[in-house]
Amino acid sequence: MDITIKDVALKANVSIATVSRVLNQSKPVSKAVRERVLEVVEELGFNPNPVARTLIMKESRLIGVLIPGIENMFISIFVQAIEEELFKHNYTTLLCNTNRDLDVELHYLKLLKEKYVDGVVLLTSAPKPKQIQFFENHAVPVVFASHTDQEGRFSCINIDDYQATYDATRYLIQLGHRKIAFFGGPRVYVQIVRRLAGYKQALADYGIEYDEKLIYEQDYDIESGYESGMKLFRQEDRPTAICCVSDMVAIGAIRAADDSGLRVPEDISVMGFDDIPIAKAYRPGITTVRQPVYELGVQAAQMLLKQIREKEDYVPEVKLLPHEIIVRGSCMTVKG
Amino acid sequence: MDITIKDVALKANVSIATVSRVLNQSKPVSKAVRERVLEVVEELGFNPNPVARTLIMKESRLIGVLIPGIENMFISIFVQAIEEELFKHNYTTLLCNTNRDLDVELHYLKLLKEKYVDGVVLLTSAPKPKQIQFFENHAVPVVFASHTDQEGRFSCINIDDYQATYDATRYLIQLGHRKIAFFGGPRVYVQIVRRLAGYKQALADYGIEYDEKLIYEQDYDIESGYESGMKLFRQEDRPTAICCVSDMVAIGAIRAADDSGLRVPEDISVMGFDDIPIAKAYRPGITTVRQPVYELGVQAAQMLLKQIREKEDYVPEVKLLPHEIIVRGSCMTVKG
DNA sequence: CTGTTAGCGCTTTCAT
DNA sequence: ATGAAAGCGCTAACAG
Repeated sequence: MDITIKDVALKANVSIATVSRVLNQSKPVSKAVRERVLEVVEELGFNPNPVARTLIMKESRLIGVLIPGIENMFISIFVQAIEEELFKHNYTTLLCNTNRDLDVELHYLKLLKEKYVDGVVLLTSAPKPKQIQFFENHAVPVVFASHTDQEGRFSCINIDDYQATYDATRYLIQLGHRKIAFFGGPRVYVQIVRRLAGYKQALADYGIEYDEKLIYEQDYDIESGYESGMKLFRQEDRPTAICCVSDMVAIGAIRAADDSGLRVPEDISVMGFDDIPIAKAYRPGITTVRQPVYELGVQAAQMLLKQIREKEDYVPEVKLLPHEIIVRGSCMTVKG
Repeated sequence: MDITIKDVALKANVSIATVSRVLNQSKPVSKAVRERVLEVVEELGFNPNPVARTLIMKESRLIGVLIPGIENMFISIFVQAIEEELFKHNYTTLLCNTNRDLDVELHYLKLLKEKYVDGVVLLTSAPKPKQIQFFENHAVPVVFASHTDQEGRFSCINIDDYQATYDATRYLIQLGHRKIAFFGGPRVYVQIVRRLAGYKQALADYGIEYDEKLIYEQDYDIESGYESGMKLFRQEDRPTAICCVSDMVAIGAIRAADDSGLRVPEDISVMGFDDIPIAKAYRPGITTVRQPVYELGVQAAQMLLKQIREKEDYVPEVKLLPHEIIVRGSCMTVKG
């Protein structure tokens, strides 16, 4: 593979150390020499071999991004945002799909460390003990996304899951709904736990009794929403509203309503979460809790970059971005 | 960073060369020694440093995946498929979003080469001259996706764009439609050119005149479909059907119809492309041309792996996977 | 300011 | 079958 630092040194009549110095500006070099070197570099089209560099410097300009899957547009956009932001700073994204498998996650973490990635963005449930241990042992910069670390050990980027779901539920209540189902993900996710807490609190604040039977624990995708919906609509005395954990789930639920002969929003209100592009295009438009998805990704990248820059001086930060209820057509006042 | 081959050699009382040999099985080692080394490796939890290895071997177990963006679910699923297939074979995915910018593309290609990636999957329009030159100069394994190379220089994985669009158009014609709009992407993409050719041929075969005014060139996303739709529906003497370049475009078009007081499919039939999950869940279900998206990704990965394995012996192959018209609710026979 | 030299952690001749 | 030693391409003391 072509042309090395040696070739440059030779042609410029200097030592390789000098070439290295002008390229990295690590030590002063006389103007004359610097210019000659730069010229030769240009002329030969020399590019330092990043792998050799990594071996010494223990840094790779690679960032690992661990995600649970890409079936949800939220994640696609999030990843795209990270990739674009990192690209600006000359970092490249190593995409690792863990499929929610802890072993795969750990495997990837180990692999990333060996490749000397400069940092990792983790989009998984809560940091599990093994992960925590990993990051404490190896001191690789990390930011957790869609998670809020209470103990201040790790940097996090997220919205306020609790408040967002509280707001969503309250919105439904203010529309007159008293019986509101919750289509959530598995409760092993702290995200779900916190959202559920927001939901419960809203109910409590408005004197509505919490009913465990209205809680459906599935996943974040269309299929889950559909299945939960079909199950729910078979029950008698069904709710007048559903609070969903994602827009995809909402879409599944709406479809299930359709297949059950129910109209949205006339017979049942459905509230989404995320506000991915499809939420706006859907008919009816999906009333939803907007997350600033792209911004979340950008900030995840920036926090990581900051962490890399500041090293030991860096103090973990938890950043909560604002959410917003976007009113469209999938929710309405409950019929008298 | 921890434990190296030296530590193992020391503890096992052998030379580092021997350790290397048992780990790579590159030369015979006596059973006794081998076992002892393996024991120490186990005991110390030694992992060869892949970066040092890359520096010598010029291979990284990294695969670059270049995509134009992730706003379309087709790409997300495609990328996920590649990632999962590569993971099985111990390769990791470097995700590069080019945003359709040729310079970014070239930049990434250069970067990937420097990182000694073992291969790259390219999901972009046609191979442009500079890319072709790149791959010819550097001999890095590559497979083009969603593109069919006529000249047999590069491996490709795709469906038959021409035939697929021909079939879609014919389906619409057989439903009685004579005036069919085409919502496509920019014609700089060979993919679009070939699809357009299929569309035209179908019209011709059924004695329908081709009308340039019915062709809309935008992008693959919802917004594009919506804009094209709004424009189209303002015209008088509007078509009775639309043939779209993606399901997202179809969704945008349906929404536009809705906003224009048109019903789908009663007033206008809309045909999608891809069959992403949302197509099934949408109301009405979107009649569409199914691409085996996931399978496309898996095969892209496999072709690349084969290419890496066989090196010079490898003969570029063009693989076309079958498509299928999925009939749902967004298209119907033309009225009266 | 500049050159010489010793590695980073590994693979691979070349001897033995 | 095994070890010593020479690099892969680069950075960073260490001398001058």
